Amino acid sequence: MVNSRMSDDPEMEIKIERQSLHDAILNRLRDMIIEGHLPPGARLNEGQLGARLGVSRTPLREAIKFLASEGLVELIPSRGAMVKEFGAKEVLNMLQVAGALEQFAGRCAVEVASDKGIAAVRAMHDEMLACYRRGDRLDYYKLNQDIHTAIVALADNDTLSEIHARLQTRLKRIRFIGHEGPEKWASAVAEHEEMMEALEARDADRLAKILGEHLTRAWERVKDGLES
Amino acid sequence: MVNSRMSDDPEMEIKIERQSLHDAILNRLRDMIIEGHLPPGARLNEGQLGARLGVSRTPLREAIKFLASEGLVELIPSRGAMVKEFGAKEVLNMLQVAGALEQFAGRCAVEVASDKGIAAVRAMHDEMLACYRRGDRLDYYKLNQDIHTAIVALADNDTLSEIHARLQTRLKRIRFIGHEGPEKWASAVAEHEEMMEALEARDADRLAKILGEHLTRAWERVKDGLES
DNA sequence: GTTCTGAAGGCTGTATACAAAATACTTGAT
DNA sequence: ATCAAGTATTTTGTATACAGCCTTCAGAAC
Repeated sequence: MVNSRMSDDPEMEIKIERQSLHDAILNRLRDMIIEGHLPPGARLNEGQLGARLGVSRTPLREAIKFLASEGLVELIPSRGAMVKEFGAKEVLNMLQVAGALEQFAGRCAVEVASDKGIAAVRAMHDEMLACYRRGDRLDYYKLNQDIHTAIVALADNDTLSEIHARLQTRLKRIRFIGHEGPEKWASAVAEHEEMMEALEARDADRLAKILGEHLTRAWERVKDGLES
Repeated sequence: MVNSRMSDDPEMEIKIERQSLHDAILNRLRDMIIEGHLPPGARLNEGQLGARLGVSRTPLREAIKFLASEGLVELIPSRGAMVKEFGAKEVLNMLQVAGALEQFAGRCAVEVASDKGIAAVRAMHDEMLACYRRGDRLDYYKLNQDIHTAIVALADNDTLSEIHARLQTRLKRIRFIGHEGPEKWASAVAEHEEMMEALEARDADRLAKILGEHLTRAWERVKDGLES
């Protein structure tokens, strides 16, 4: 009965695909939050959302609980769930922790990573450079994230990767806002280049230094676009 | 009738008991897992558990999803949930990440912590020493965890505290097994003493060094009690 | 005796139903 | 007209119902 009318919203619900539905709802919700389709502070109305996704409240609530533990939504007793809002301080904190984690990852990576693994990161880096040159911001941005994730993965530490990924997810939503000017973009690319050199030279100190600076710069790039 | 001031203080929670049932189930499950009442690898039968806790499957499943995102249980599609098992490598990885986080926390703490905050940690440390001297392992252990949590809290970084707490929770279950010999216990106490001195001297490098070593030692203490 | 097959039972995944709480709305009083 | 109080409606929280999948056990064929 719910599916008979899909004229509700401009957003076409392409019917949840046949993967464990559970994960499908989860990914769908995550994307909605990250892309700002569900804005920070918005209450998650279970009835509405369920109708929109074509599922009942039960699996939806389970997904919300999962996201709550992930830190993307906030549970308010007897009052449902809200998309969590991040203030300037919290964003700074997240970037600092992400920086510390990446530094640690970098130090591990230069010790345990295979040459092949490093080469793979270099390949991503080159591809990212291509995006930069042709002004493809979206793909550049995606590859940027992938590179950071890949460097962390080189450390061969699942716990580290998981925690880092969780932080990245939260930060993704923020950086969606961060409009960087052309000159800042150029410096970010330069930092990445230096990062790659340090990684290939397996220079732990230099890599850690760059990674730290890179995250510090990231903060300077986005801090003006935040209230509170 | 009621002389209630509307204290807007968010932390008005009177410890335990009156929790939103949701949190009650959650904490209950967490404790069961940490204390080994639900052993690693055990399947969580929703019917049984629900009957045991006196709740229906619906809120129970929500709590399980929450714990899954926390990393304590593992979801297997169409097959329910299992208590997650941690192999030796995963434990090592968690300890390494915890170490990196505490080092970062320590460096922040010596810069931003108030003297009062540091004094509070010292007080906990002294109390812990008292437990050590009278051989009170259980309270010693609890204070030990609290001290590490407190040091992290001194960094005044909520994200850091949250992530660290999550790791601590997972590790708690492991350390429940770790029987330390008397001589190892003594060295652990000595490390804590040095840690306190570095903190009070606000010596970032020294504190970071000790914290790193402390976690390395922790690994050496528990690694023999792990299979796989 | 072993292995394949199939039916029975149990468990999970999802939907629906119902009660309690919260929000919104209307009505009445100052 | 503003504010308060009470009612109505919406929404959350929990329980129950039901369908589909997985597991297991029994029986038959080799």
